[in-house]
Amino acid sequence: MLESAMEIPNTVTNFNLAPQFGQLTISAAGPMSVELVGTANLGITTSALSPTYTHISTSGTQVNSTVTNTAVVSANTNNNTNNSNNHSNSSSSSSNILNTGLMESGIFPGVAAATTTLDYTSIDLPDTKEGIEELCPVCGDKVSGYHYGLLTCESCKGFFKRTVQNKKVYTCVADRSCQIDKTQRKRCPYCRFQKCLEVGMKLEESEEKDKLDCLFCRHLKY
DNA sequence: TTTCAAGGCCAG
DNA sequence: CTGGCCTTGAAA
Repeated sequence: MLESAMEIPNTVTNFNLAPQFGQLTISAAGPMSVELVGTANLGITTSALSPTYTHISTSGTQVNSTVTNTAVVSANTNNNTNNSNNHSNSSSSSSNILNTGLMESGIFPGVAAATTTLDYTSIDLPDTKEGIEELCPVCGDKVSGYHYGLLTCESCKGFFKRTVQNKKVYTCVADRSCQIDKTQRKRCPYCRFQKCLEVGMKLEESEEKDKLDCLFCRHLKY
């Protein structure tokens, strides 16, 4: 169950839960800060200082993070299911989160608080590429298979390959916390490669690993 | 023979 | 430089 008890200030303009992908997206009018509470089973967390916060759980069963001053998001597994949200009228007590009626999305002007409880246990999350499509842990695009140790999309696979093969060293023109998603992944190769490393992309051979580590170290110097 | 990840190719 | 598609080679 994904449970998000949210203190949503009136700066929040959009709140969207897509639990079938284990994905939570919150968009605000201004910057918000994001702090991870737990790391187990976390896929990606992006845009700590940008107006959009996206969190993707690769497992879909465990998500723990705190969006400081904005929301508290937690997840655990149990069989209880309910859904309420003071965004307008509370959602019904339908028991299936795949019901699109429970996919909360919309404008929250002046909303002080909202609570949404979602049940992951009612979903047969696929452990293969069949059924519900997995999302790339780097950019959220559709995965094309296992690449360099984990399920990633074709573009991030190619990007990682080019970076390592050509020993590329990038620099970030911002503060090294650029949001990496499908539409913005081209903007900052530095942060994209950082994310590739963070989510666990790696080469098989130890020799290549050493090269990668060196590359990583070089990145850290910038 | 089939599957699949790594690497190559190339148009945009 | 990017990313979609193709080829290759190893493993089952």
